[in-house]
Amino acid sequence: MSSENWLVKLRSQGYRLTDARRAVVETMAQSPRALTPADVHDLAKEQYPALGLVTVYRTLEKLEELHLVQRVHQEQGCNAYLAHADGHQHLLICESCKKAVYFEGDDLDDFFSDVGKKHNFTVKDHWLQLFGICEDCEKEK
Amino acid sequence: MSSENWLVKLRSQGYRLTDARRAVVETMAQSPRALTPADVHDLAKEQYPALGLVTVYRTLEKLEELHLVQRVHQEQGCNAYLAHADGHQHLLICESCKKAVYFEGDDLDDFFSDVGKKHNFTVKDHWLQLFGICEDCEKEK
DNA sequence: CTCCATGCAAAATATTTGCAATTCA
DNA sequence: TGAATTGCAAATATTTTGCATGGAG
Repeated sequence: MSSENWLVKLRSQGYRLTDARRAVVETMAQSPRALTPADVHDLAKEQYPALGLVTVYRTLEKLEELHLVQRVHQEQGCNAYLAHADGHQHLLICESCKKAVYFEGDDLDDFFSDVGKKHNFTVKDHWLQLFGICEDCEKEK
Repeated sequence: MSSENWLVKLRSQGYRLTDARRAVVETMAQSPRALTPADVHDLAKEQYPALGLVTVYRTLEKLEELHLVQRVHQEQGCNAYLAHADGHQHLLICESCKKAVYFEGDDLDDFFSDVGKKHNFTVKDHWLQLFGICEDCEKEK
């Protein structure tokens, strides 16, 4: 989804479109990897130098609420955000360059339900992430 | 694994056995759910009132290093620790009472490898967690 | 022209570090 | 006894909140 659509969605929720929000949205929409609030601040300031870190926090909060971005959990920390995929998809993350790719995992739902049954749980949700090395980083070695 | 074994393992790594560590170890070893450092502090102080929060942080760090506990990531936060299972197992967590249960997922490794191949990644590791409601909590409703 | 949004400063949290006193081995 | 460990206090790091100003609609 392009950053234009993100802006339309924000507007349709009654949020105003400001230069600060545009800078954060465009930064997030085009990033191939998950970004921390500080990362976003650094990158988006190139486009809108007056941007404050607090506004980054507040904008990410709204984008998460609208499911335009999602929080990504990693060993190094759990405060990085990535553009959200449509539907329920899972993440494959390169441990070297941090590039993130989504993949479908529909095949897994039955397996997860069975695991639940075995332990007398009703499974409501799941969370899956793969970590590895992408082709580009593999070549560089 | 009993807390006695944890103490033996700590000792075998050259760490000293103190009342503070015993209190933290026993608290972690017997907890059915993941605990934050503050949780551990509160619980372990019943056994050893002089316990400082800093010591809890430092002890959890060592226990994680020895793979006796692992960090658990959840919506509410990523700073809770749980006794580690033997081998590579995955977590099933009750969203109501927070009880955590391990399950085997050996069947999944091939699937994960295939996903990686499809995206030209060499998959090194994965994280999987299921969330649901356990039998006991289901009954209470 | 009316609020919503912003950025700053300050507050609230969470975690780590320096250090003198203590205690395990 | 000597080095590891402890708890306190203080330093960092991260995130949130209060508030006066500015800007979108």
